Amino acid sequence: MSDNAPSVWTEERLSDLTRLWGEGLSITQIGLALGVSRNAVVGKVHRMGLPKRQSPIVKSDKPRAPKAPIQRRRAVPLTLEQWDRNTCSWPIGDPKTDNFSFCGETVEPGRPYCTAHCAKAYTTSRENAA
DNA sequence: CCCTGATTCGC
DNA sequence: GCGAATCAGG
Repeated sequence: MSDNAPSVWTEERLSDLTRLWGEGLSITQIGLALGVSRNAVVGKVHRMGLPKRQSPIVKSDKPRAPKAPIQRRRAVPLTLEQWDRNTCSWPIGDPKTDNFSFCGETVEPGRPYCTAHCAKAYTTSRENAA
C-alpha cells in the first residue's frame, strides 16, 4: 500500500460515473450508486468537461449571492423558535389557555397551513358553518 | 414542497 | 481537485 495515492476519483469510479451519466441517470442516482453526494458527481462531471444534459437554470446576471453574510428573514419576533417554513401555525386549543399550541404539521407547498388545516382555512365555510 | 442540474467558494 | 453550499428553474 504505497502506490495507491489516487484522488477520490479513480478510473473505476470515473468509469461508473461516465457510464451512468451516459446512460441518462441523474446526478442524484449516480451519486447514490457511487456512494457520493450529488454535488460531488456534478462537480466532477463539470470539471471533466463531460457533456452535461440539462440546464434548467439560465446564467443570471446576478453575480451570485454572497454566501457568508446571508441575511435571514427578520420577521416574526415572537416566541416561535421552532418556526420552520413548512410548519403549520394553525392554533390548537385556546390562545388564552396554557395548553395552547400550534399544529406543527408540515404545510402544503405554497400553503400557510398543513393539508388538513388548509382545507379548513380555505373551505367554503358551507359545511363548516353550523 | 419535491425534483432537477449549474455554478461558486472553501478546504 | 474535491466536496459542500448556494442559486435557479420546472
